[in-house]
Amino acid sequence: MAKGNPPPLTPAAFQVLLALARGRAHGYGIMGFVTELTDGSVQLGPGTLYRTLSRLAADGLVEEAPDMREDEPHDARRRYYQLTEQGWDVATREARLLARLASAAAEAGLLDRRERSA
Amino acid sequence: MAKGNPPPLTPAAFQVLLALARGRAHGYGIMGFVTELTDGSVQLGPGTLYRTLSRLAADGLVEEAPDMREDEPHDARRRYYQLTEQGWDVATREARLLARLASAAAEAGLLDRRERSA
DNA sequence: ATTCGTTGTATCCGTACTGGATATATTCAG
DNA sequence: CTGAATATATCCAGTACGGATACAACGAAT
Repeated sequence: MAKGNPPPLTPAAFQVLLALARGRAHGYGIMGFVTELTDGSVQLGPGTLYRTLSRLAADGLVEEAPDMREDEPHDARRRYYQLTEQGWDVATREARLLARLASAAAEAGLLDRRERSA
Repeated sequence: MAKGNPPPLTPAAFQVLLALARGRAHGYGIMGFVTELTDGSVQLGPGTLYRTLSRLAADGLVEEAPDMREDEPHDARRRYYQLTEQGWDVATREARLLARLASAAAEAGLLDRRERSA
């Protein structure tokens, strides 16, 4: 059972949620995080990123976080975001699905294969 | 290093490759497999499925497989597909990325969370 | 303090992906 | 033979995506 999927959650949206699961961050930082994590194989353009953030905020999955931090020099341009409770729930569901797919891929022998470079 | 990504591979395309990694299958069967594997949280409509199959075939990632099987009653409507060498390579790359994301999600504590039902 | 390159956010536009509806052909059961 | 289910294929509207563009604020250097 368990079949509910209120907001279908696009690939880009999950990348953002995953980035925010590690802690509050601002848009530009999220871009860099995604690029690093995926070794550049996934890159969010500014268009996708900010549009996705707006939508996630409108859907109540993320919210703007107060900027106050003493270890960082304060930058008026930055807008920090963090996950809401609902955001955690949705991200968790998606992460489980992801883990399941990865597991299925492993069972199919996809991970042991030595791929050609080009 | 390692940053090459010739065909970006859409979400639906990966689902198809994953299904075919388990063995040859026909379109309708792939639909069912994806639905079952994901408990219905991912469903490929016919439009998406057949269009994706065509594109994958055109890109040389999958190829039509001969229908001959003695344990199945032969159905002239069915068209079976299987992964090509290149298809295995691409699927492997994507599976590794997926595993990496799942791992990152786990590190962020996303998997331990007890989510609310609705 | 003014200039300049960088950082950071935001919007626009063309392209591509998606899901659902529709159409058609084949198989199977009665 | 007839009708329901299976299976493939195409069309269409809605949406997501990536890159380009624009602009504001910061930091360093003069």
